[in-house]
Amino acid sequence: MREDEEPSWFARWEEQLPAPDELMPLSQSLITPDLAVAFDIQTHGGGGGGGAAGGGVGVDGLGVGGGGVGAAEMNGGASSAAGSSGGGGGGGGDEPARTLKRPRLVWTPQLHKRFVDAVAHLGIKNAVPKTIMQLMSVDGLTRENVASHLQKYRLYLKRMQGHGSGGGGGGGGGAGGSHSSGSGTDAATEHLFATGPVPFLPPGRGPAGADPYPPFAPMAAHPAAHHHHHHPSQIGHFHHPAARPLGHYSSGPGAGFDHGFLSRAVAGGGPPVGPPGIHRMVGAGAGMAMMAPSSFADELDLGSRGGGGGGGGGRRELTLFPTSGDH
DNA sequence: TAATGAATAT
DNA sequence: AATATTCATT
Repeated sequence: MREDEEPSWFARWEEQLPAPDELMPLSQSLITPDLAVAFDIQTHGGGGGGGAAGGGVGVDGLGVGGGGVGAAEMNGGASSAAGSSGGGGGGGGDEPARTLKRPRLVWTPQLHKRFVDAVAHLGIKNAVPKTIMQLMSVDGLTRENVASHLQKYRLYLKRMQGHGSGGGGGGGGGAGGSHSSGSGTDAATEHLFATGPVPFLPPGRGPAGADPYPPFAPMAAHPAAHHHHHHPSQIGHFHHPAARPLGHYSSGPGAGFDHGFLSRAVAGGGPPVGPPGIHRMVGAGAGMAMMAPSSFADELDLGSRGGGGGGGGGRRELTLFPTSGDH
């Protein structure tokens, strides 16, 4: 009717736009964040804004059973899950669950520690992915996971050797767990790796030397150490608190959901609040800062950092950490 | 074959 | 940058 009477109605079209909060509800994901995590899918980041979303995301039940948690870890990792585009609501679907890829493994300091210890005890020569994987006894950890990490670790070692000095405290000192109380381990973390004695420096090490390490693997494949006849198919009975399987799930590609205690990372808009048992850290350290092959002395005591959430954001990573419960 | 290590891809 | 995945050897 009288639309044409206003020649510049389009000049104010913005004013007729709905308020941001009015359409906010639409950006609410169709699924809850934790559900998304459970299925290893990425939620569309809508979250920003006003956000009521959140609410009580309760992912508890993962490990943290009873009070006292308290360990946070920094990591860096991104994620990219395979988005199953598609969609369709109802019907169609092409077997998505079958095509799900496992989330990228996040090597937490704890996991890495397991790794380093295992490698240290095996020696470079015997430290092959399969063996390492078995020694670590982390359920859900695949050989490829270890292989990839091992590759990076080797590069790190090589790099360090090539640089000549550096080897850190080297053989002597040993102990000394200097826990930097408070904070300041952020930047320092980058060099933290340099302060650790590399357990194995090939040249000059006899095969039957004294192991500078506590018995990490009781029945490892040590040719010249303890010889218990055990079949190689059953490596993994740990008596050490720090050396026991982190998760107790039987995971597997095709064996249901394997959200064991392996840390996975998800990207995208995350819940604005941190549910009990989960710490989220932003930004993370870079590099192999955690590649510090120290002894069992240091346990989990990472400095927590308040992430500010405000502004802008960026890629937040959600990391569930295994709460062994023991310590 | 299956495993490993390096290169390559995401 | 950190992991995953592919690829050539063994």
